[in-house]
Amino acid sequence: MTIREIAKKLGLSITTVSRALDGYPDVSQKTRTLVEKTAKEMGYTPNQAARMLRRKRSDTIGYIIPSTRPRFMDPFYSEFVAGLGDAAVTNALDLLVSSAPADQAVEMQIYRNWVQSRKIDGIVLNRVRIQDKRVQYLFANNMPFVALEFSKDGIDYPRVEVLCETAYQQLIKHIASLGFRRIAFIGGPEALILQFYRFSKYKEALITNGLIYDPNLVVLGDLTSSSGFESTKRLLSIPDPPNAIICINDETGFGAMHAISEAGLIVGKDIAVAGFDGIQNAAFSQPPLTTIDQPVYQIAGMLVDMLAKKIKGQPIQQEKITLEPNLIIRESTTGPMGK
Amino acid sequence: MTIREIAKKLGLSITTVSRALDGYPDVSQKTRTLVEKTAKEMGYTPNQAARMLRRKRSDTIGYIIPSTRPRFMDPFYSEFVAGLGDAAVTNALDLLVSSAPADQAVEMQIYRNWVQSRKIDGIVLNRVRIQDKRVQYLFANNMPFVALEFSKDGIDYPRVEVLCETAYQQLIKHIASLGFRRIAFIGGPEALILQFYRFSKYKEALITNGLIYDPNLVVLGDLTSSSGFESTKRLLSIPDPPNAIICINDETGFGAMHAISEAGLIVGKDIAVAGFDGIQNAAFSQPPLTTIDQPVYQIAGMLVDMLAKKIKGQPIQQEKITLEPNLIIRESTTGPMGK
DNA sequence: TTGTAGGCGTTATCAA
DNA sequence: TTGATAACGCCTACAA
Repeated sequence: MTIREIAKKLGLSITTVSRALDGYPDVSQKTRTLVEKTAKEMGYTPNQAARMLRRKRSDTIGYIIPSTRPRFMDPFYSEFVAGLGDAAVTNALDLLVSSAPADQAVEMQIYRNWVQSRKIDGIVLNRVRIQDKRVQYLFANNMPFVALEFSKDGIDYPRVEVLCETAYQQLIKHIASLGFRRIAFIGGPEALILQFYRFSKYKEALITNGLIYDPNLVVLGDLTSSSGFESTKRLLSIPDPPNAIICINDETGFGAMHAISEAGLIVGKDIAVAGFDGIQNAAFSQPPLTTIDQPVYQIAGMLVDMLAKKIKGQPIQQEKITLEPNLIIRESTTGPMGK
Repeated sequence: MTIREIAKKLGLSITTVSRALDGYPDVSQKTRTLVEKTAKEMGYTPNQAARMLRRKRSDTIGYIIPSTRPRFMDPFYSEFVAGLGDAAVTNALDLLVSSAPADQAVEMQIYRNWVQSRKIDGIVLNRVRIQDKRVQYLFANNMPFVALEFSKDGIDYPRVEVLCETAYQQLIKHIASLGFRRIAFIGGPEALILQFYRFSKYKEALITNGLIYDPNLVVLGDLTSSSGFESTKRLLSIPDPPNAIICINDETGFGAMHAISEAGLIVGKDIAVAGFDGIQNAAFSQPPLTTIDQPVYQIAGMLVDMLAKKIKGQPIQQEKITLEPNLIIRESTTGPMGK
């Protein structure tokens, strides 16, 4: 089924057929409707490869999921990917997905391959790193991209930033009001902007609320629940352990709660725990997890919308969208007196 | 960066360069290493569009996630997609992902577009329907595909089938041994093979275990936790409500547990609940959910491996892989005496 | 062992 | 308003 067959059947030139189908103005109405009808009847769909080759674009965007363990995946990503996928459809884009361990050679390999082979027109990033090779590479190679976080590499791009200052102030105030004053922080890899940013806001919020920042109460994990588990065990074993733990994301929070229960303590009463993300299971965990909720699905949509504009060279209303996430208090921060 | 530039730089013809890079035997060793070295230096990557056009394949496979609610997504899919993605990489394939509401026009639209535009070489399906237009269409159009379930359309394809006979026998035996004898079933849409199959095995297992099959204890939902919630409320409101509920998947099970708690009953003691899938949060829910665990990540990998072979026209050792899933007993089926 | 040339299906330029 | 024709970058008979 090619344009040529339609042309032959109608006794037209392929040029005319092509133009009729692409909606060019210089085609008579009669010809256009005829061509459109025939194309539909014959079940014609333009060959993607030929289009890509000729138009020099693929109408496809890419996203690489940072893979961690073989089997499980942070639900953050399912929500994020769902958001990307749906927004891609509405922007008439396809979504190419791959997965690779963060910050490793394979990962750059995939980016490079996608970019150089012109498989994609743009890329969505998240978990941006402080010195992010991907950002540098994409920028240097002129490949449109957007990201969920800002960068410290002095490179500008359309992005969504989820603030956490207010939320952390509220959270720490809330936790302190319950009487918990040794508030620990389980973060992620130091290379992540996310870690840099949330950690600094955690420290600020401690001070603002008249608490003391104790470096012994900070452990860095890798954003998985098992790392939350391990980190918490470590925190519980120090001489003067914390009575509250703020986790950089919900997954870490699940692991933390697990470790606390296993130590025979009661989450919420003996030790408060909070997460970040607002993934669905945070509401159904044992106990339900206090978290800072960010609209992951919508964020993904915003990113794709911006990326689509960027690709088409259209102006983007807001190059930098900032969002205020929502503190959701649940039973993991009940307080010693319980509800 | 094209093959032509390399050729010009080395004073060779593009043919030779092409053949050297593609590992054809009829190139002198000297030329080959020279070309390879230069290509690497110049950062050459073959243009995907040109390749696709010429080779008439895209080295890309597709998967469409059935979208339900706007925001949340069954973790089954994150695990499945992660498995697809990783296996795609190892098979040197790209993975194109989209999402569409199951069994609706948009969905077929995407399949048709992908197939006819030759964007993909193969497709992975799951949640196969009893009269599945996708299966019929793909088969009719000669597009390689694999699926997680069998089909009743008389069409054969490489697939993975997760048996449930033994698991359901064990599960119902276990539940009955706790004294629960009115065992309900919350299923999915009637059109799904999954529903047809699991439901029939549920019925068989009831009989085998000397229990009575009561149609009033069967409700069909849509595999989401909210449908599990609603279905359970309905079951609890009938004159002679069940004291155990077997859910077609874990998500439904979460909703069921939620509804039971909300009704002031204790999950596990008053009413037993079981799911199917073995998704991660089933272990961390309140209470942890008894489930039939299937290796979703590995299944996805097997499907991609089969699909890759099918695409290349290579023989597939086993056109039909059957797996025996694993019953995992947790506190949601503690029993009235419970610990 | 290397080169010439044609074509994959579209789109874009130019002329009619 | 329409048509002939030349690319896009790669692969592959076929010829040298």
